[in-house]
Amino acid sequence: MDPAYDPQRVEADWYSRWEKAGVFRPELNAGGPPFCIVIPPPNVTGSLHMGHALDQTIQDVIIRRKRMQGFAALWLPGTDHAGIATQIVVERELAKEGMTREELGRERFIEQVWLWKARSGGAITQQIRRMGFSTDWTRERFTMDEGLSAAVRKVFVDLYHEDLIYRGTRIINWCPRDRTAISDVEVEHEDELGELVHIRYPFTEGSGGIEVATSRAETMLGDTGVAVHPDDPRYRDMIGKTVRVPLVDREVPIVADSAVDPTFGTGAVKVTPAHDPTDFEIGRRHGLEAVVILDEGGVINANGGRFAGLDRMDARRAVKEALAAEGALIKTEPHEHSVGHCERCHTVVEPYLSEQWFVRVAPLVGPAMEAVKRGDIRFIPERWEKTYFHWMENLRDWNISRQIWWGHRIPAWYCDDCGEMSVAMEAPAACRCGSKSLRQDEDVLDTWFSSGLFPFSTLGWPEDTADYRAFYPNSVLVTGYDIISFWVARMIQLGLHLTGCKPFPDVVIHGMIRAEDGRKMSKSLGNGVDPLDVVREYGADALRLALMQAAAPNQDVPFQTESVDAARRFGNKLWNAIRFALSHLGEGNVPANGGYPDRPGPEATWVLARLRAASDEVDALLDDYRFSDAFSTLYNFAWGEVFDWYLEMAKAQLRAGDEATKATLGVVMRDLLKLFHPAIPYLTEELWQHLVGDGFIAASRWPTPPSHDEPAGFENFREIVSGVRRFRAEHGLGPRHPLDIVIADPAGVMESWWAPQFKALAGFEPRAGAATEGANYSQVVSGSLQALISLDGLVDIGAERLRLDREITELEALVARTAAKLANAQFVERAPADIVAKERARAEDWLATLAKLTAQRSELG
RNA sequence: GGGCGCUUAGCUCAGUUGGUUAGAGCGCUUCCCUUACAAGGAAGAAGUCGGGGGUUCGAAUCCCUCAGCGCCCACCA
Repeated sequence: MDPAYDPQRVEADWYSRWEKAGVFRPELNAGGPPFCIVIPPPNVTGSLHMGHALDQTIQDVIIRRKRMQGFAALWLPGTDHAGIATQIVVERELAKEGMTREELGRERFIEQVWLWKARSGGAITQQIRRMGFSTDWTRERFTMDEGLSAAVRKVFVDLYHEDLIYRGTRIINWCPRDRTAISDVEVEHEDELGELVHIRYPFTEGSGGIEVATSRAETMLGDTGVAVHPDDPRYRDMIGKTVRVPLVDREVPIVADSAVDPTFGTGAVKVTPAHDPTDFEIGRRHGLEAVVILDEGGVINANGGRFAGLDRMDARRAVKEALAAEGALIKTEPHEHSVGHCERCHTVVEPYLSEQWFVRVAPLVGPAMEAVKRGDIRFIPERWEKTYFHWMENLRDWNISRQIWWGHRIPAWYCDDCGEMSVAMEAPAACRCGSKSLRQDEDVLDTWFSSGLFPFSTLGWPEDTADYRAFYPNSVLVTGYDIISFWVARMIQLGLHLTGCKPFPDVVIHGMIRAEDGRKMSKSLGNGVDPLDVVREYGADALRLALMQAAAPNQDVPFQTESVDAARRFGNKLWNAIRFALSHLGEGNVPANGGYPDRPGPEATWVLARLRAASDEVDALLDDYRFSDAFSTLYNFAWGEVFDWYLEMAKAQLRAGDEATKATLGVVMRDLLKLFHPAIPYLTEELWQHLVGDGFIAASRWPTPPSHDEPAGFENFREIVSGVRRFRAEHGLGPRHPLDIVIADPAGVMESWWAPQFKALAGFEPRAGAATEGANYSQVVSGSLQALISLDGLVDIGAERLRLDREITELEALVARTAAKLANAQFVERAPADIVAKERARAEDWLATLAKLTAQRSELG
């Protein structure tokens, strides 16, 4: 083995070997209880970003551990066709060749998208492989696969016949750039400083008029009414009168509607039913006409009269100028308001009256909320349930039709002759009227419609397949909080309704990876870090371990390259620890399982006890999805206890060829590799091959070390070693400077095993005995033990006095604190007995130490 | 306008039902190239846990309040 760890070499070919051996298939543990995670499908044309890296590392840690625990573990990979996003990408590619999709036509454009997918769709799956994620590629799915598409059509048809899907003309969110409707959750609201424009609408009869205020002046071109609150005394007399809309010269009524807030603006609102949701409702209540003034690209249409042809933003300026020229513009004032933007392209969206398909959500919401309230489905951390409930409670019908070409085309056909609509799985041969002139609906479904079926459509549903029976419901869903509303809530709604069963019991929500500056990683800000770049520099294992240690349960975490570097250094440390073990054990001499020594010596007992404690803790933490705590615990155990203490203690015995120590070293290192394997699969696999050389660690059994009590006196030993090292450091004595030290162990807590270890770890050979009265010595006290370091000819007595004084002062403060606590009758009375007992024991301990130190201090003069 | 969250060492963050002297990584200081590892080892400095008030024998932890920051939701034009 090389003396240094080289991630690129280690990570070169394990993945294909695992894959070839079928390690990632649930059949590996046929007969074991099923365990399943479906991947949140990334955009098929996208590439892996840091968020994926975190999300998927969590899933891989879960699935690899379950696999090692004997579950028939399935992590099902897949990709999403990502309707609008993908279409935009392909349109951009076409634009480079000077083409538009319209020129190409629907059929040929879709061909182009499939070609694009074939070319670039492999990128993301290659990246998933490079990260070492153990997905079962034999079960890979794509949301536009034949099977998944059939499921989509079936769901659409069934929901339509249950009246849960309907077609209707509503105000929806329209993106003029993408020229499609989008759903409520695809709109991002941002506060912007705009202006409130006050306009005067003159009465058609008599003098005077009414003043209205708007932030979108151009919409007045579509005004068909003015509304006031019915109880507003300012306007009560005007209700029923008519006013003339300037510029378009339309006569419209003043109506009374309680949706109007009398305290806002002038208390009178212009009503544009075709371009505002509230206005649409008001218009419907009062029979006002809806005049659409925008075309699909956000340009004023013929209804806008002389403003036709102007983009909406240009029209806003032009309308204001024209109003001012007519004397109808009263004033403009700055106005902060919230503006909706398209989540995909960030264009300002328009409320737009249009005929679309909707899912009626009311009947789905109840059961979906109940399942979480009952605890059938739980969010981890729990606080996300509030977000979920809040969103569910305010849910409006879901607009599922998109005016794009890439996606699942809506399975509805219209008869050219009689106008009848047929909704069916496949194109009907003829209309009921006998006509064969049928046209399929032009629209496609929202991408999230198919993603919403992912937990079961990927397993073969609606067919009753073996996979569906075994792996549905899934075992856990892992995702970021950003798509709770897009995806999680919809899977729960649709899953419950369609399969009659919750899609998963646990929803693990993690934070977002942010850029080093704390902001969102984004291409436009240029602060993004490509995980593959990090992998090339530090290795996938280092990135994975860093993400696992950093990922607090519910907090966003700034990505820091240094943490990856630290993880890589840990890899090097582990590499060398194994190299050390191999130098004594030779290659392939450690059993894959068991092999724990029957009658371990004290050092072995200690390390085995600690191993068991660490593995118990890691198990508990991983069961609770507390990855950061789990791997920090493991990291500290490995480095702080095994490498820093145990390996040092084992050296002397290994040199003496002690077989029991070899066995212990072997199993401890082996179990350490196993415990780390879910986080750093490549490195642990490589090292496993050297240490064990049997099968794959990826297919090995999760460790269950035997339990032992920690040997008495070990902590005392550790304290004395550290104390002597501190003594050396404080007095500028090198590690090998000879010291004359007597260990006084009146209670005999340390037996005799420690003697050679003091030599190994603290560089001195202790003499047993008692403190010599009157001698010049420094002491390290631990419990009833004392290490008495002779000062003869060694150090400056003055420095030692200062050192002692400092220690005594510190100790006195502690003693005073506990004494005060114990003197408090309330504390002794009310605190639990074990807490009080602990406090007493501590106080005694400190007092004894203090007595020894003060005695020594007085001897030093 | 509602809701949620954050504020702990120079930096980035842990700290689970209140209970040892509040932890880690990085950075910093001193010493050590000891035959697994200098990508390392040993020792150390460093925090009035955002401010104020309260509950309690006891508060970083629970409650109230103020300040600063961030996120989500929302049809006040």
